[in-house]
Amino acid sequence: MEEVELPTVMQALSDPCRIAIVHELLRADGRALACNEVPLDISKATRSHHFEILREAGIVFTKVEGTKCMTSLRTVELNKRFPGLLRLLAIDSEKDPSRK
Amino acid sequence: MEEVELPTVMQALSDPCRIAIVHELLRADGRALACNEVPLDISKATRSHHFEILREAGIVFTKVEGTKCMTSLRTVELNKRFPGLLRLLAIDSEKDPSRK
DNA sequence: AAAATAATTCGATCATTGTCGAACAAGCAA
DNA sequence: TTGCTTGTTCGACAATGATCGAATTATTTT
Repeated sequence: MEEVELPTVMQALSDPCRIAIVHELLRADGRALACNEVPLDISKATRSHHFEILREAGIVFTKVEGTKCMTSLRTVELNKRFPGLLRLLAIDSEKDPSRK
Repeated sequence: MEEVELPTVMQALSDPCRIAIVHELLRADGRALACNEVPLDISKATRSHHFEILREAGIVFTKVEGTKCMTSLRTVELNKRFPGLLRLLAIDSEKDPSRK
């Protein structure tokens, strides 16, 4: 499953909304989040789209629980396939002026 | 000059051609390369475009020497602003099946 | 059964991006 | 000066991508 290419991952992380999602997941520290737990000023449809992109890039995985879609970071796989990437995102997260 | 945002850098690195350029610069190990020293199956115009994107993202810088444009990686600045990014690209470079 | 919740799917629209050929500019070589 | 090399700039075009509202599915709650 982890034959995702670097351009795909970079592409997935080139959108501010998706970066924000990843930042939120980093802050959640392993805990899975439902889609609408991530504060974003976009419609449901667009939100769903962004999560799909992240899923296809192997950055997150999603487990359906009832009516919710619990999403978390694929930390282990990412660290193996792209070592340093999560740390890079975490550093950026600390600088993110929109975080609470 | 280094107030480049992460999405910009990610966007710049989301194209296979541009990844190839960076790989070539990594292989050059600090030595600056002219645009057409990087083997790519694209036109001059497109090539020029890709170098511009990399420049605007703060990933490379270019020094005009005669008729040539010598380009090299902004190693120091990148390591400071996005630590781990170059290593990530270097790891990917080793896996690149198109490298000689 | 009916309503509310959570998310996906479907078209549609509009902006961005990668690509090219042709024209142009600037330096170097004959 | 005349050309050659190296890049950039300029439309143009096709493909991709972000966005939305509305309709749909599936699950839980009332």
